[in-house]
Amino acid sequence: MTLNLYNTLTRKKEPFEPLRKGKVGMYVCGPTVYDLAHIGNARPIIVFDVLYRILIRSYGIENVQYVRNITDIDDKINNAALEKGISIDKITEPTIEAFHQDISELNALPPTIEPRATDNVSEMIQLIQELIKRNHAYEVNGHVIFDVQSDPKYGSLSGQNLEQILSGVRVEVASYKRSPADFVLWKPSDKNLPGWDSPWGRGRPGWHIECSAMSRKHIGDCIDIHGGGLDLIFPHHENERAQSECSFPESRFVRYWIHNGYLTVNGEKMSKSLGNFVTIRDALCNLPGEAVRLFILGSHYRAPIDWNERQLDQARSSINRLYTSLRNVKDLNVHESYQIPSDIVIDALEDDLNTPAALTEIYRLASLLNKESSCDKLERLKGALISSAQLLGLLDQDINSWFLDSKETKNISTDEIDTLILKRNKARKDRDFEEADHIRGILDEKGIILEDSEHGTKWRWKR
RNA sequence: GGCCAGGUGGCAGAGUGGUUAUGCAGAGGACUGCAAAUCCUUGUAGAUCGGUUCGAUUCCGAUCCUGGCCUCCA
Repeated sequence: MTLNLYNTLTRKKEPFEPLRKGKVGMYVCGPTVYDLAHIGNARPIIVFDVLYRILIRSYGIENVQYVRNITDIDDKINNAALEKGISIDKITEPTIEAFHQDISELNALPPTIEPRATDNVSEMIQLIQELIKRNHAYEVNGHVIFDVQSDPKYGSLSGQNLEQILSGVRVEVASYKRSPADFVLWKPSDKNLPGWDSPWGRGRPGWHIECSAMSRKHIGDCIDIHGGGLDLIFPHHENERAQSECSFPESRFVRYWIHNGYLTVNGEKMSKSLGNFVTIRDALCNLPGEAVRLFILGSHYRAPIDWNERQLDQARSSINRLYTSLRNVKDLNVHESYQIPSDIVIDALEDDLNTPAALTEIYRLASLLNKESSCDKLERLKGALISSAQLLGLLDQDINSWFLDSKETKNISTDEIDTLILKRNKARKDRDFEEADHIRGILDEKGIILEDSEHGTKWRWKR
């Protein structure tokens, strides 16, 4: 089977074919770095990481250009900097660093390139000049505005025509705009705000232009896959499409538009005013990164998904189950020829990233692994399980560290644990089960689970 | 008002015109001094009303309901 993807532009699942045979260019909208990333930001990171992994598998990592930008010019950043009386890089640098830390715990592969808006202002200016030259933009009072009426295709991505968009306008419209739907490409900066010299005076770019400029610079005039959250369809991606295609009408801007669904928290939209804003960092305090990942991948990427305790407990139990089945074969070496993912997992993922169906097969492999006794079959199953899970970015950790490392400050050392286990086993030998159970109780309170077997007693942390 | 998604068992969540999804939780059993883990058994769901069909959770229509977008947003 070949990769099929649901294209927002056509509202249909389509077989994926890149423009240039054997080469793929994918652009995903990355974070605006004014604050810690939240779990809603984590969803596209994880979803497009899985897409990246299956593209790498088919095309080779050297043939997939995965661009994920960092937007480090933005009025939210400016406001935060003004409020604290510091320069914007004092806001953006630590935020970028935190973002990288957070998503590495989610086991997301680094993109091929991660361009920053601040490094691409001249490209944006060039693009704006091109739009003015082609009569798609006009200058007023130091602003440069995109003229939506000059673009007959405006609205085609979000499935609306200009009339429908205008009927929905509910924000006060700046008087210098020709049409209420016109949007800003460039705006002037006063001396308190960061600014760049331009043909229109010192100023800064509008919201959408950075993605048009950076995708063109790093992929080209036509990008194969453009991804992001559902809420970016309008206006962000609609405007990007308009800018890119109007400045270079010889090419379609994007072949496949892919959008992930929303994430709610306890059934409600996440927002600062509701106080239900969950950062990735908060989430990782009491949940392993892979449990977050499993939670996200447990639903189809286009379906809505709700963040709540019960769901997270389920994800935690499920990931533990998978690691547990690997623990039983942790010393078994898998020959390279067995390190191949299951066809069922590949087919599921290639069918518009059906991660729940892929997980079903992964659970089945784990279950077979638990039951199997023949060494050769165990080796095949272990190879298939790990290779399949790695397409989803799961089961990537060392088995011992999964069960024996703890993020929390340990209130007991491994030596103490071993001593207690020795003591308990002596008690068991003497059939002093009261003492044995007492010791089990002590360790249980410290968050340690003991497992007796004919090969001795093993311990692990509750996770 | 316009546009777009959905409504599946206790929870989460897929595929599918006719046979067990799967995971978590629950119940019973095996194993164990007790546990844990694992294995076995178990649940008979598809918003409502029509239609098509030998047969519909799956196709079609209507109704009801929920969520999202309509220039802050992943």
